[in-house]
Amino acid sequence: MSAPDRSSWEDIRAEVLRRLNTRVWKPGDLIPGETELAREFGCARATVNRALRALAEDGLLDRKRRAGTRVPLRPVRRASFAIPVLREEIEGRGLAYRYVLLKRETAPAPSEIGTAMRLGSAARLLHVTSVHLGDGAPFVFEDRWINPEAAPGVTEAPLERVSANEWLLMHTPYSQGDITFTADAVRTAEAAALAAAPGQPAFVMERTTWNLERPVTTVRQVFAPGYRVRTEL
Amino acid sequence: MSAPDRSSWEDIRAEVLRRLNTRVWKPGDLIPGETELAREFGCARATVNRALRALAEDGLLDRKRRAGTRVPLRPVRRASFAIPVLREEIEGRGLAYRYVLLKRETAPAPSEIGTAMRLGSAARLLHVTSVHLGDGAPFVFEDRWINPEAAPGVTEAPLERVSANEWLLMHTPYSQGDITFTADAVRTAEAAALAAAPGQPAFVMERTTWNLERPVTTVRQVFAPGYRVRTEL
DNA sequence: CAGTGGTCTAGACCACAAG
DNA sequence: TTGTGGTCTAGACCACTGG
Repeated sequence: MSAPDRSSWEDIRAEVLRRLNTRVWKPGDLIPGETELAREFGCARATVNRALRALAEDGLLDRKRRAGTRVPLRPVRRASFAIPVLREEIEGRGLAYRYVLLKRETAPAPSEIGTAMRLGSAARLLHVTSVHLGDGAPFVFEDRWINPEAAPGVTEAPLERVSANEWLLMHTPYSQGDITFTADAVRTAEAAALAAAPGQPAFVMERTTWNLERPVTTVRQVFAPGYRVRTEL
Repeated sequence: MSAPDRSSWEDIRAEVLRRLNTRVWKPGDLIPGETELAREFGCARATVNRALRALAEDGLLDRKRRAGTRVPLRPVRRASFAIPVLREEIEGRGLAYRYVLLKRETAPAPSEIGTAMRLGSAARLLHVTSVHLGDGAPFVFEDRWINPEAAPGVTEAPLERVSANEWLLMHTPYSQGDITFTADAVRTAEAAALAAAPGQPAFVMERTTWNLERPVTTVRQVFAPGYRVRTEL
C-alpha cells in the first residue's frame, strides 16, 4: 500500500510524513522501531535513521533511546530564516542597492552597549551609523558598535564604500551571537535617515556577536515601515 | 596539533569550526576533501561527512559535488526559533496563563483571507478572535480564520476553554505553511483587547497553514507592545 | 537488565559538475 | 572524463533509560 520500491531516506521521510499528516500515526502514538521500519521499507536501518532524525530535527517526532519514537502531542515547530545580507536582500527585490555612511567615530561604549556586549568598563569602540537604500528609498537604518580588538583592521576599513555588515562578514568570523526582533517606534534620531515619521512602527533587529568569547559587534537595524520577514514552515 | 584522539562527528565538527573561527581556513578557501580529513582524523569518511554536512546546514560551509567543500565568502547564517505555543511562552516567563474567547462566528471569508488561504470563492469559515493573557495582562490578540473542511470537529470544539491554537495543534496536522513577521500599528479594533493605544507599534506574526494542499487556518497575532523574540545563532 | 536509538566502520555505487 | 560529495549497506558496539 505504501512503501516505495526504491527507497532513499527522503522517500522514507516523505512516507512517514504522509502517515503523520493523514493521522495513520496520531499524536501520542509510538511508531515502529527503526529495525522494523527498515524491514518494511526494505533498506538498512541507517537509512531509516537518517529519515527519522531529519523529522525529529523539525520537531515532528520525539525520539528517545529505549523509549522509542513518538508522535509529539503538541509538535513544537521551528521556523528558520536566513539573516539577510542587506545588499542581497535589497537586490533580491529587484532594487538598486546603495549604501550611505552617516557617521563614523571612536567613542567609549555607552553603558547599554557595554552590557549587551559583556564588555569590561571603558572600552573604546568604533561607532558607525549608516543607511541602506533600495532604488534610492531608505530601507534600513543601522546603528553599530564594533570592538576593534576583535576586528583588527576595522579602523582602517573603507566603510564609505563597503558596509560594515559586509566588511565584517568577510574579515571577522563569529562563533556565537544572539538576535532579537521587536517592533519599535521610529526614533527622532532615525527618522530623517529613514524618511519616516518619528513614532511610526518599525521592525527592528538587534544582533550581538562574539568570536571565541570576544565581543565583536552589536548592531540595531531599523527597517523602513512596511518591511516584512517571510519564511516557510 | 589538532586532531582529537577520540573522534565523533561532533568532535570533528568542533575542530573544523575552530579552524574556521581562527581563520586557519579562510573565506574562499577550498578545504581538504572528506577522504583526506578522514585520514587525518583517523575515522571513516561517513563520520567526516556527518560533521561537514552539519556545518553546511548552518551555512558555514559550501559543499558541491566535484567542486569540493569551500568556506563561503559571505556566510549566510540562518536563525531558527521555536514558534511559540502561547500558553508555554507565557508560562515560561513565570506568568499565569489565561485565555479569553472574544468572538466566534461562521462567516464568508473576506477577500484578503481567501487570498491568503488560496481558497475558492464564497467559502464559509469559522472566525475566532481571542486574547491570551499573562498574569492578567494582555499578551497577544489573535484573529483567526479556520476552514472547517480541513479541521473536522472544530465547529464543536470547546473554544471557550481551549485556545484554537492548541486545539488545532492536537487535532489537525499541517504539512506546510508560511509565516511573516511585521511591525504594525495597533488597530482600533484590537486596542481595547490589548490594553494598548491605537497606533502603538506592535510585533505581528501572521501564519497560514495547509495540510496536503488544503488550507487549514490563517491567523494574525498581535503582541503587546514591548514584546521581543530572541534567539541564538 | 534489555531494548531502543545514536554512532561508527569499511566498502560500494551513484550523481553531479568542473575542466 | 574524472574527482568530489551524496547516499546506501550490513554489521557492530555503545549509551541511555524504562520497566
